[in-house]
Amino acid sequence: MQTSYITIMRVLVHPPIEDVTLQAVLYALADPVRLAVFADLVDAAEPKACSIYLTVNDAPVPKSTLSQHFRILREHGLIRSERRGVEMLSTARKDELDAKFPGLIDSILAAA
Amino acid sequence: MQTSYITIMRVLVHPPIEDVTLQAVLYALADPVRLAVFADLVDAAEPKACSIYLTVNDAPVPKSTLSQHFRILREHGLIRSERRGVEMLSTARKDELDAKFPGLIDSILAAA
DNA sequence: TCCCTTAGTTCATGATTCACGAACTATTAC
DNA sequence: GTAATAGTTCGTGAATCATGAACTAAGGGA
Repeated sequence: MQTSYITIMRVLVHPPIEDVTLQAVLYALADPVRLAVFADLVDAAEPKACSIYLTVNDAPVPKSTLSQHFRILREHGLIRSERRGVEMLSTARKDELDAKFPGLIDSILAAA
Repeated sequence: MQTSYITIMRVLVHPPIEDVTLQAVLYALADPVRLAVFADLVDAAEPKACSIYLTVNDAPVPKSTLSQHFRILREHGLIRSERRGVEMLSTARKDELDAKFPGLIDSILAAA
């Protein structure tokens, strides 16, 4: 049943890099699914749709859960997402993160 | 009132470094109190008692909360604790962590 | 136009985790 | 023995998390 109040898909929130904190980065990447997604996006040459991560490490990830993981990554400053047609294409904000936290992302990805 | 079953303060759990995962490190340090404590222990020349962290970043930390934070740090492999008299003295496992995750701890501490 | 399909989001809720006061254990000193 | 200090465990209310169901958003026909 349709609810009586207005529901709108919110516009995407992308914090400016100066608002991204170390705590936020560590929190966002402390989850294995989010780390796997972020690592893959860093390696990717092109923006990727999130639906390709419906299985991660051979385990299925429910799409509502995956959507929440992408929101966490986005709103904590790790990725940038943009709607392209029916898809949401995301990229890692690697350059910005590297400038703000030298060596951090690389050492995390090396350890992963 | 005293409970009828036996309550014992458990012996301290210290995972071997090969069982320490990147996820565990990121999770443990994603909390600002734990990060501040760990950073201070890394800098410390000598083992420190946890009671000195009852205020962190000018904010009071309840001692039961602080005790839980130390347990998390210990059981995730970030610190080593030992009872010395009435105190618990803790040290950061920096060398072991550096060997297993090159550059990780330094880049986190540099960003903090 | 309307309907269908695909992609992703939001909502509701049950489960899990978290914070912290109270009560406790552990050790030392007297 | 008692008292004091340091830290742990327990209980519980609060906050967060995971996920299915229902939804929005856009594109592609007929």
